[in-house]
Amino acid sequence: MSGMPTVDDVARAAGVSRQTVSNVLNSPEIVRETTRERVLDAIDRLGYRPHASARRLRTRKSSTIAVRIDPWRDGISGIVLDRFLHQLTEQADRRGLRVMVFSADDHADELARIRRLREGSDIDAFVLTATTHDDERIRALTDQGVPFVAFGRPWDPETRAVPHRWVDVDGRVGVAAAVQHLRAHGARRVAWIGWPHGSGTGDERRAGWEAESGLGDRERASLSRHTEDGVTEGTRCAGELLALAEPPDAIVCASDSLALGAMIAARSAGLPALPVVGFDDTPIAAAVGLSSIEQPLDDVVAAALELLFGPTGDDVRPNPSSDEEPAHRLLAPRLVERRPGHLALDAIPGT
Amino acid sequence: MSGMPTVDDVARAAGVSRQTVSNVLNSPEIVRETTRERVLDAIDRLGYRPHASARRLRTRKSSTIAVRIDPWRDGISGIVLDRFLHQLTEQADRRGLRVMVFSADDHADELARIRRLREGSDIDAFVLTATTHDDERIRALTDQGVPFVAFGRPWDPETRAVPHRWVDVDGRVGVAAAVQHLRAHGARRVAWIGWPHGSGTGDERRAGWEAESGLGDRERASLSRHTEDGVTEGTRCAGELLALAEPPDAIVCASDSLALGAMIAARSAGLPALPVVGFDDTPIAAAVGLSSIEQPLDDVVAAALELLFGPTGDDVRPNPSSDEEPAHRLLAPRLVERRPGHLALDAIPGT
DNA sequence: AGCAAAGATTTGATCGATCAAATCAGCGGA
DNA sequence: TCCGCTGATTTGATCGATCAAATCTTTGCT
Repeated sequence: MSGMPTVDDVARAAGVSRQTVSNVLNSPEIVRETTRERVLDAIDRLGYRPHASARRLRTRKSSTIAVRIDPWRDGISGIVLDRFLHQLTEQADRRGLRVMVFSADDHADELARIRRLREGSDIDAFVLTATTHDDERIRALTDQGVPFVAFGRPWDPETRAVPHRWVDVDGRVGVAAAVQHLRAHGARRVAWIGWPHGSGTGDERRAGWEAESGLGDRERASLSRHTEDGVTEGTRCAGELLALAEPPDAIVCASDSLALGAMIAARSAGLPALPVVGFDDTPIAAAVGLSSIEQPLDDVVAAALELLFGPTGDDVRPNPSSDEEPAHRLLAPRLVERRPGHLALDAIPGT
Repeated sequence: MSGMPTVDDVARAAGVSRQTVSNVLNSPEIVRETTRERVLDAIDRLGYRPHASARRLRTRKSSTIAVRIDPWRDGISGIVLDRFLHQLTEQADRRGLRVMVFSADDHADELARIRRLREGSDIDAFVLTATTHDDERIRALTDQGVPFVAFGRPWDPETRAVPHRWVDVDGRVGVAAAVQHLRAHGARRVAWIGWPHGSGTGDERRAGWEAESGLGDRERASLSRHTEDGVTEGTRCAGELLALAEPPDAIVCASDSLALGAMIAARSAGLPALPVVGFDDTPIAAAVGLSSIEQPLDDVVAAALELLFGPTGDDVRPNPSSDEEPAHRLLAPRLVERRPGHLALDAIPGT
């Protein structure tokens, strides 16, 4: 007993057998009250902790989930994954799960690493993030029988045809709510600045604006812009919109980057009170007092873990088979309203 | 052989013994060339992967390092840790190490979790981030003999007295370089906006400004401001500075948040070309075209891993003992220069 | 009291790998 | 030709836990 104590040490100290010690830890209900106490006492007297690797070897499960850390992209939106990861570690911990992170260059690389981790029996399940159109990961993991849940819905019919678990945030509903809210407060011409067509997420968000804008085809065409993500781009598009003969009286954007840009443009155009709404509620939005649509990442993570492990516990459920109803969850985001002008710009001497 | 193949399966397929297979993987040099090839062939014909838990149980090492994910603080600067984590996963992977993440509420909680992970033999070493004054973690981990490396130097004499490994970025040198650069380009009155005294990091950065500002005591007092981190705060402080009778002709800040605020204030004051320098080179700085001081996180991580595991390999070295020279590394940051005015603000119609 | 069923505890085997020591093969020198 | 030596390979034991089945205890009922 030079190093850490083992079950045997505890057993000896408590005057029982290995297995009873094991039972106290894993199925306390089958051990007699008095015995259990005696064992528990010995456990913390000796400072015993089960050896994770030994347990995993026997039980063939690692109680560990892995998630990929995307290579850093220079958008503000990477913060969402960061918050997601943080939620994941917190909630996983509560279930007695561990979280491992890894990085990969692209989907193919990611799949290779997943196989390695999986084959070493290091990981029980994976969390995929940022699903794309024609996401080859879904099919590959399904074929290999690797349990996983995706954060992001399947965007194309082919992927949809592969039964799998996913959780996503309903961007359409979020944007629709924001537009409704703006219109209820008097806005009549709500503009849209979004991403180029073809990104599932972006198109969904735009659809929310389209549905609730209350505008005709022609007006919608004139009051919407599509561009790559970025502050500069937001400023440019908003500048164009505000220069129209009939300018918008509010702008909803597909991201906080765009919204920050739009906000800057509005100030420069002498319209500091123009309502601008972003997406993801990043720290920047909070810092400059920008309204934004917040993804309920706590609920997303809770749902993801529930789909993987059930309402409680740490036993992975196998991927849904083709004939069952695939399990998924679509969550509604929340509008975080902030006063435009909250930023003390106007208080600056000399303005 | 229902599930994954094991060493025995490979051995049988290659007509050798378990141990030889093991040797091919762990000490290839002692196996005869021809045998090795035969075994390697069998390995990938069967698709064999060593079972990580079994190996760990025997070797008593997990080849895994853990790092805490801080509870999300609403500053931009959390991004530094995010980038750090990303570098860590990439470089760890190259050494065959895995990275586990966990969250904790405070130092005490962190220590408790570290103990749990450590006792389960789940983790070989830890990476501490964001060291503070009187950081109790250093002593606790040292006393417990848990191998670790800190990202952040020891800030007080007491902690310095505990020999331990650390890596840090020399904020003083970074800021000094920025100030020098500004002065070389004609600035004569470089102001400072930093954090309240008492934070080690903040004081170091300020010291860099002090040393190179070329200003007298009185001027330094008038040209420096100290405040909590935040965009709004930066705007306020910069506004004050610019309203002085003798205003600064450049501003260096302790963070990008403050710098962004300062930049906004400068624009509002009609000085869009006023040089402003931030710290950490966050995506925001890139987005709005703000100069910033970048931490060489790749080097930081490389140094940290080297201190823990040596120039190569995955065998943890024990913490330095009291009589040896504690190993540490102080790295110089890099100034990322960007044109102020890069942001197309002035191109906005109606400005 | 007697006896079966349920409950509690123990024993032997096993998970998949590596370590330590034993065995075997090949080779040069006396 | 036989011995010793080095290098290559194999065998038996072990890491620390849980599983499955066996054994021992208690309970409940007639």
